Amino acid sequence: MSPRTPQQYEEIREEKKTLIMDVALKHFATEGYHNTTISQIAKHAQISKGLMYNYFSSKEDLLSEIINRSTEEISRYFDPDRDGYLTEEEFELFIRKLFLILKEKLSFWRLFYQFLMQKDVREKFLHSHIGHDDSTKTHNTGRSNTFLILMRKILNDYFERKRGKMPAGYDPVLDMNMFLYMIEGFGMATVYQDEVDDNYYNKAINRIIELYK
Amino acid sequence: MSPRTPQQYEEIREEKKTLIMDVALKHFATEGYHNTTISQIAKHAQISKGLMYNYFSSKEDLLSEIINRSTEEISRYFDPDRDGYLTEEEFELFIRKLFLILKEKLSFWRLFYQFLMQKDVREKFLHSHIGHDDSTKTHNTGRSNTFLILMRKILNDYFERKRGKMPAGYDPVLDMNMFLYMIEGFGMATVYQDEVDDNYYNKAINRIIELYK
Amino acid sequence: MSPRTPQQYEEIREEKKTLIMDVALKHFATEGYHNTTISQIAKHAQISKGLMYNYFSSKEDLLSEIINRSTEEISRYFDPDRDGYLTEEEFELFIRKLFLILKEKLSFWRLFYQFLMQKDVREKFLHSHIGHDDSTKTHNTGRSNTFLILMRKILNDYFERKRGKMPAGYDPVLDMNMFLYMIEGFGMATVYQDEVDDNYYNKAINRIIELYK
Amino acid sequence: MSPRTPQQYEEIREEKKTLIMDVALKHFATEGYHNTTISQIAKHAQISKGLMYNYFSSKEDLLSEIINRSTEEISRYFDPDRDGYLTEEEFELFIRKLFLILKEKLSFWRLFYQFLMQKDVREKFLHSHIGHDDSTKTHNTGRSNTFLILMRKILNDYFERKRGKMPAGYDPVLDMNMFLYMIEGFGMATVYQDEVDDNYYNKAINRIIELYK
DNA sequence: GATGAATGAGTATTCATTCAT
DNA sequence: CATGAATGAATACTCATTCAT
Repeated sequence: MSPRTPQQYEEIREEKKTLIMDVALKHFATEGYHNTTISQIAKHAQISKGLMYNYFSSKEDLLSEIINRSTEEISRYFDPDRDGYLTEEEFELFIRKLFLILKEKLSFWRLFYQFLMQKDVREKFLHSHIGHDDSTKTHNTGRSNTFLILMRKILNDYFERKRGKMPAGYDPVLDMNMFLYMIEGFGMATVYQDEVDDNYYNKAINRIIELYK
Repeated sequence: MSPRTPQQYEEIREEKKTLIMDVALKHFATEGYHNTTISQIAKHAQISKGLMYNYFSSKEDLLSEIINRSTEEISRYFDPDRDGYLTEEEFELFIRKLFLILKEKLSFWRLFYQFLMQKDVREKFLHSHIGHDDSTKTHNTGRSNTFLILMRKILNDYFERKRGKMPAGYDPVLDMNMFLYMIEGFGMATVYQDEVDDNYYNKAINRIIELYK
Repeated sequence: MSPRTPQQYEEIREEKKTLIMDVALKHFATEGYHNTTISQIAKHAQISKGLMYNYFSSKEDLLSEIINRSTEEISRYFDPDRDGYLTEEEFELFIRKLFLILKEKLSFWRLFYQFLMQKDVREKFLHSHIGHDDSTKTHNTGRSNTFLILMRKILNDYFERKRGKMPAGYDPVLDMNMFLYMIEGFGMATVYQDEVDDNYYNKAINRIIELYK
Repeated sequence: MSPRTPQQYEEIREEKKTLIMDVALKHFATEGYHNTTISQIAKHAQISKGLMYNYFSSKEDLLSEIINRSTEEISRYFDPDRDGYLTEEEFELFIRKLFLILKEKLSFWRLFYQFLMQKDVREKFLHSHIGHDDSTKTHNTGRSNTFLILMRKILNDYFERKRGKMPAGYDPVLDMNMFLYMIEGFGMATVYQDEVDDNYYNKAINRIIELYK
């Protein structure tokens, strides 16, 4: 009889929002952003079309929020202690987790690859902020950084540090890029297969570590 | 003004068709398939919308024909003498040409990567026939073969033959896949950059040859 | 904390209702009826949308009540003693008050002029009853009378009485209409100006009195 | 068999455009802009909804074009020789034509009064240009002028010139404004009546001329 | 009484496709 | 062959209204 408490409302909102984003991501990833209609999302989330707009101001806003949430989650994998420094152990750990990360966020990565090629949407990804605004302990320079740029920066440092152990003429930037090509190719292959063979991919992972750790 | 011969007509037809496909591909690649309208294509090809439908039965048909034509062209680069056998020289040549191929068919590759992630459209690519239907000289086994499958088959043979020169424990399939990951990653990176640095990419090419020839 | 008496409840109800109507009128007048949403009104009145429907059965009902309340208030200015008779002094007083009335009820008049041109809504204005339904002391003839019709009737009498003082050929109906045109034009001008110059409008008022008293 | 000539197409376009604008104006005027749907307009113009957008980029654009067309037409009545100078004869002629103008463009004037009260739309009216860009014979100062502003300027001159014939203390600006109030009131009354009595309005017209010529 | 999540009918707009000329 | 006016189904989005709590 008495109205719901603000906490109850907040809970409902959070749950529904997550539900919508999950359903939408799945559709965006498999059918493509433009091929997915709000009606489809609403139907599969078992809500009305109108409700969508109670939580997201537009289809594009929905996409933005999905991207932001996902990049945030993923950046946590990559630099867990958020110090912007990658040790050899963290590097290996990251590669080993890679397959898991890809499988777990399969839909997101499909979306990611899809959009990488489309100029307008690519911007959204590259400018999705990571890190919390209230964070006071990061090594961030203060200006807003982004997922991909941060990742590249950290790797740059990592490969630069490898130089000492390598023969003269070692080109850290080239090596990093070869590594990134392989990672991206591996990611793409993993992500666009309908079924994945864990055993095989572990062999590939080991090989990547062998080559680039 | 003598009336045109049937051959001339056919030629004009073919030219117009090519023009439309070129314009369409450019738009599909830069703005995306769904963001490109038939009106845009018609306007930029300087023909009427109606005429478009004289050459292609639908927008999707237009896309299909573009994909078919492009995969055909590309498969010629890869296996120029169409004997399904890749020598070491051909392998190196292909890698060296890769960058060129990517730059030359930039629009196509952007489209390719865009669609790779979308289930329904991926089918189109994977099942796009190579060779002409009236061709009696291809190595096709009778069942329809495809660009990507053929490429994989030929590479498979190639890496298998490398086994002799490699230490025991060499895994040709793994090696081929690592190579493919790198190629795909390299391709993606090349294709989605707005501006490309020839010098840099040549270094990368050399490194790939060094690693996988 | 003794429980509130029924009278207190009624008072609170009445206050809320007035608050909602005030907020709504302001929005209707400035943004237009159709551009104003129930959500906006609720937010600015600091109540929930649901509560709105506790006081008014629909958006249209809200509008109706606003119109009724306003015309009632305004008719009180025009015929303060409600005897349906306009003396020369009352006439001048009304004109002199006119500017004040317009400024005070600016929002209402803007709404009024907005709707005057729309057939369906005009009906609402023309048929908005004046006087309370339970009133037994009005001069109403039994059939429902309205603001504008009453005003016209009273003015009719007034101008008719002027005939004695005027030269032969004086046409009271024409004179009344000319007066009404001027009043309506003056009202419109006053109401749709963003800023009003009191001095100027007083000169205009004096001129109107000079011409039509 | 052969396609239509460009002229034929142009003709079709002009006819349809006019048809749509006429139907739309009628609806906007009687039901209001926001109450009129594109579907209604399409249905009454006996065309598909889609075709509307072949001629007008949006509902708002349709409105804009209607306003521009109408103000252009009307400004021709007011200053027929486009010299920005109003003689006594032209003044009387304009007043005499006023009733005709109002009746002929009834729908437009209803729209005009409706929007005068709505801030956002009022802008559209006030900024609708008059005069042709290619005109080299007008007294226009070169910068774009507008219907209402021009009208006021011309009247200002006219009433200023009257000063000579009037007793000392004559206030031309006040007189002009009183005139405008009356005109606007007269216009409004004429326009919002469902049926108009020609005889009566002629009497009113004569009176206005008597008072303000 | 009071809340705001939820609904769904309605609205402007887009665009592949058709077809009379 | 060629044209572009015309169609209509589909789509994103809005908002008055309802209702469980």
